[in-house]
Amino acid sequence: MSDGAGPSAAAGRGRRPARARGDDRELQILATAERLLEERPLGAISVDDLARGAGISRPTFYFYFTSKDAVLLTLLDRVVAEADATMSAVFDGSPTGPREGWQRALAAYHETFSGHRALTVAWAEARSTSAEVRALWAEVFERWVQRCATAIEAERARGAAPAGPPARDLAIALTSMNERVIYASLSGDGPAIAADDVVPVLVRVWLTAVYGTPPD
Amino acid sequence: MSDGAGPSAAAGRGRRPARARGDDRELQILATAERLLEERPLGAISVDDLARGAGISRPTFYFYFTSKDAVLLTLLDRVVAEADATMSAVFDGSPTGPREGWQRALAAYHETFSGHRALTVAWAEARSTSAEVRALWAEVFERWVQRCATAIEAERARGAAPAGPPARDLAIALTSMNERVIYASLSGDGPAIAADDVVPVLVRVWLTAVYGTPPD
DNA sequence: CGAACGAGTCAACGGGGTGTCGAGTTACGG
DNA sequence: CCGTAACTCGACACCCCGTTGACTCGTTCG
Repeated sequence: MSDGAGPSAAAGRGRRPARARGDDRELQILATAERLLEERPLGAISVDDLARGAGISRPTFYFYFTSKDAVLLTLLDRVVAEADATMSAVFDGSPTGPREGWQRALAAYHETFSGHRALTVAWAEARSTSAEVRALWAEVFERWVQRCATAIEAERARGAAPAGPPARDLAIALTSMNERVIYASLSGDGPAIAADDVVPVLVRVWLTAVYGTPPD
Repeated sequence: MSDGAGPSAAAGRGRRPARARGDDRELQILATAERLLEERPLGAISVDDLARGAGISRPTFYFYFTSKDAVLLTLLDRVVAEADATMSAVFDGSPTGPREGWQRALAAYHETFSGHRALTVAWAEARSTSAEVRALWAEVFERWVQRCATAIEAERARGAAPAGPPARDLAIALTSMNERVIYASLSGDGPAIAADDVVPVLVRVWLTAVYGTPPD
């Protein structure tokens, strides 16, 4: 389904069949979106803003993307790919002990999204209005849940973790916590954990939830 | 600040100074909003829909509320008041053991929002677009966090819970989990925990996070 | 009783956003 | 040098928002 690897390799999101010199334009639109998102929320950015930012008129924008959401979706594809890559690297890395594995995974998760603050906040906003954004996130979320559930089951089978609720349910709850906590710390509204304390706190909750006893 | 007790006691949200026979209209608008939210998302409901549903024209709507968000805010005030009341009742109730206390609090929290599914989902959507909704939620969230943090500190002081991250940070993380998990189970998109399993799973995570060892 | 006042009502307007259509304008391969 | 496909935009139709100004009541009070 998703193969968003190279810059504009995610064909199908835009409208144009294939190659042309106007790839520049496409990139300019994406860059403009990223730039504008740094200064105002998604809802305050119009298609016209994106078009003018890229030096084209509004109708021309529609030649490259079907809507404002499509632009965001393309941007998100990149971050998702990055997050998946980082996560895979972590899961494959040498497990110097199971507990440290969780720590590294959470830190990677946190770092990926912190590195794209504006985009993360925009994505959350768009989730309310775009079914496609919802679907993309559901897909990503599901992948993480499955990975975590598998890991939890492995720890239980190995005797390292006690029995408890279905591993999948636990994974959903904990991943949900990650999502909300990190979003809050990035968005700035409402009570949030200080950026530097996010990972330690999350690690603590994950470890106790999975293994029972608090870490040494 | 907030005193939303009776039906339209939350004065200040609407525009009209005070009483008049047109209180009917105001209630009709609120009822229409609640009804329409059962069938479509907030974003798909226009001011005109609300006005027509209440038997008035669009301009007249503005005589009663300053915006669509104001209607939602009034609706939310009720639920918040209900949630606070339920929560207070739980915290004051006879503590048949600390662990059962948490269980009851989480069940109450869950029940309150499940009882207003459409509204809960709409509120989450509005949070992206309305600063007032964000502020209201931040206020409510903060209240819960403080209660929980206090309870955690009490358990630690009593020697029943081990040391760990700052109680406030722990409370934020766990309350965030509640919010996201319950929202997911109500909204229907993305992976979610089955409605009946939500409370048990949350209880488990809370207990291990606070006390370390899993429950008997 | 009949002015006067305030609650309640809405047609009409101005402004901003969206998405589309059709008529251009390049630019390059034959 | 010509056709075809990439690319561009003026103009249109539509939807929604929030406001204005005038109009209709009912009540109250001189």
